[in-house]
Amino acid sequence: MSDTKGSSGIKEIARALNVSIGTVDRALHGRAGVSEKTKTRVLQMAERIGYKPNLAAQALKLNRKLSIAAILPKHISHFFDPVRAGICAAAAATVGMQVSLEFHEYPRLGVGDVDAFKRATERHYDGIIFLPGDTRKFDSLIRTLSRNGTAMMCVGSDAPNTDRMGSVAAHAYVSGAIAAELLAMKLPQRSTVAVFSGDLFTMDHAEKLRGFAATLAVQAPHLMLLPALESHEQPKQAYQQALALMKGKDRPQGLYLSTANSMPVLKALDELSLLGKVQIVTTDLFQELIPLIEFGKVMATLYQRPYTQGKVAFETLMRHLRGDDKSHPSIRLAPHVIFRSNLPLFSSQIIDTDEEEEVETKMPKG
Amino acid sequence: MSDTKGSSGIKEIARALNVSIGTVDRALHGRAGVSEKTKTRVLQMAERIGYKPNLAAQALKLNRKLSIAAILPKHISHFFDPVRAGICAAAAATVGMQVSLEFHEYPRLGVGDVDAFKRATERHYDGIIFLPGDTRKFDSLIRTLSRNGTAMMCVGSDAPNTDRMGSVAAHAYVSGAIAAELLAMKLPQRSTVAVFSGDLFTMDHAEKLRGFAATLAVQAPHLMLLPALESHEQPKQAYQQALALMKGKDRPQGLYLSTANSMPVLKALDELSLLGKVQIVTTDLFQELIPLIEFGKVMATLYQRPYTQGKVAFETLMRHLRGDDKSHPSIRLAPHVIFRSNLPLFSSQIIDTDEEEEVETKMPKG
DNA sequence: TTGAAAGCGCTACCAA
DNA sequence: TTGGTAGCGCTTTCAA
Repeated sequence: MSDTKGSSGIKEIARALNVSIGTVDRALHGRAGVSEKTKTRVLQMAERIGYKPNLAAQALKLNRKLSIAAILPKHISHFFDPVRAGICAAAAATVGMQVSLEFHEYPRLGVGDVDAFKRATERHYDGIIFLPGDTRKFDSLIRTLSRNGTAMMCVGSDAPNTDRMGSVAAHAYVSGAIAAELLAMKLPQRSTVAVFSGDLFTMDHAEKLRGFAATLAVQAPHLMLLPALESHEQPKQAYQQALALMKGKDRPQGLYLSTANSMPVLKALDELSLLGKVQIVTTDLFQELIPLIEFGKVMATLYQRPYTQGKVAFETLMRHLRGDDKSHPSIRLAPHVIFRSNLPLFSSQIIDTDEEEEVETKMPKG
Repeated sequence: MSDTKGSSGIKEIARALNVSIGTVDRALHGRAGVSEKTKTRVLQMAERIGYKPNLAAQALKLNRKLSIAAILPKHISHFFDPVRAGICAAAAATVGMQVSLEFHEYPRLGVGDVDAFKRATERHYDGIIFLPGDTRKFDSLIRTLSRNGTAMMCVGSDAPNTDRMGSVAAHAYVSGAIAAELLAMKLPQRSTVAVFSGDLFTMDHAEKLRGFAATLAVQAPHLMLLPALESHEQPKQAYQQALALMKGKDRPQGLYLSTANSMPVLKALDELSLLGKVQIVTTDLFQELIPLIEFGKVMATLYQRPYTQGKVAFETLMRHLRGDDKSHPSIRLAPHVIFRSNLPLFSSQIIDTDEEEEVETKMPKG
């Protein structure tokens, strides 16, 4: 038994001390215009009666307005749609702040992204949630908007060494490490493995490769890693690379597909009748992947929890704009490892993005 | 670009329609005393100008008070402490509701639990968060308190077929299923496996066993399951059972320790020099388990996310008491599968339970 | 240094 | 069926 979060209130304190509520307010907030003596008296009394400010009243009075934008690609909708949904959900749950939320879309990373940012600059948003792509292009954009007074919140990847407000992403290094450990489980013999990546200039992708390689070296030295293949999110290119790789002389027995662009690779393997013979760990979860996991063609996928990413990104941004948190947090979610056995917990959410973190089900009848 | 959550307000609508704000309020809330005609006019206008109620003002006016209690065992603190922390965190984040939160503790399931409930009955809480143990004892307690007007929220397990308000727990069936799939990965040959359980009259424990057995049957028919061992959370008993089992003639090559009471079993295996030779999947995460995972003695543990359970339980209870949700939700969290490679993401939180869901780190230098 | 009072947007009550 | 208004707990401004 402990912790009684009492009610009381500012005027409770005022009455007990025979001062006005104005004085109490000034004392509590360390504002000017209170004698040191009354201030301590107020603070003590507040402590004593367990004063907790009424956040609703505070919010009502302060009545702040915030304009937020989310600038995200249309492409890879199985990832960014839930991100958007998470942002929406968090925005809807906001209390005591009038938030105007606008979504901007551009076709894909590298196509229309700069334009979208240009447009956003003119609108002078209080905060922007966005996916940082290639450092060489984005870093200056971020700086410009930050200078402009906009809090820049990264989601899905990070842009360190900029003045972005913060970032939320799946822990990329650990994702790579898990992939390595999983492949090692299924490949106890001396074998060769390969990584399909997107663009090693994107922070997130480079980190995954690092985690993968580092973990192989320590936990599975019997596995040899081939040079990483960059497909730049081009399906065609990934497909060609996969065909070439699997037809080549040192065909890997294990694959880590570290981006969402995994279907072309899986298609190539299917055509070569290699699905099920090669151990595969993928990234994200989408409709086409479900049967492959169900039938054991893909041993596991690393789910980056896009809904939660969006939700947390928005919440963190709000906390920052409310002034509660002046730090620049790098939040890294633990990816979920999805196997055949826990797939049902996640696959239902692909249709119904409403809940993500929690799954609501009837228990299977025993 | 879409979705502009505008500001406006109730009097905006009133002015536009030349009616009083009282009328608008009645129309918006479907209260009696408005003609059908004005009602539709108001609703349309609200839609048109994108009316969003100011939740702070609403909360301030309504000014509801709620008293909540959490009645949880002291034992298995590595699980229930984070549950309590999650409850606290959710309570602290509450806006627009004066919540008084009280914690009650009893030694362990079966010891002092009934007394704790008795005491709680007298206090007439609006809601109680608790761990449902043995059905035969708890069901009537739950019913009594529910009749009494208290919303009964289960955490950690469930009590179906009662009028509990809802439940939050890790998905037990899926936990068992994952354990089976993991063991099958490491045991490709014909082998024997065993499950250590707590009490099969506890819903959660029975479900884990069901999931495990069902998954073995379908995905790994080459693994033979020995009869489940119930240790009733008694360390001594678990230790003895483990010794007997591992010295017996059909010694299993794989173990699923489905409760927090896993250390005695691991100790027994250690003494028999079997650690590392037998594949083991455990449950929960605590200090002593960390090195065992790090050194590969335990292949994986299924983390039931106690902090999130507490947080979600409280949030769900609040939503119910606010009247937003009249359903009786059974929320099942996806357990996290923790291997050596993603252990660091979780082990840091054992000391610092502040954040659980999100991990905040500096990226490892590349 | 302090007190008094207006008013944030909403709900609820009373009067018309 | 409607309009008017008090007041939720707090911040802030103006006056003392």
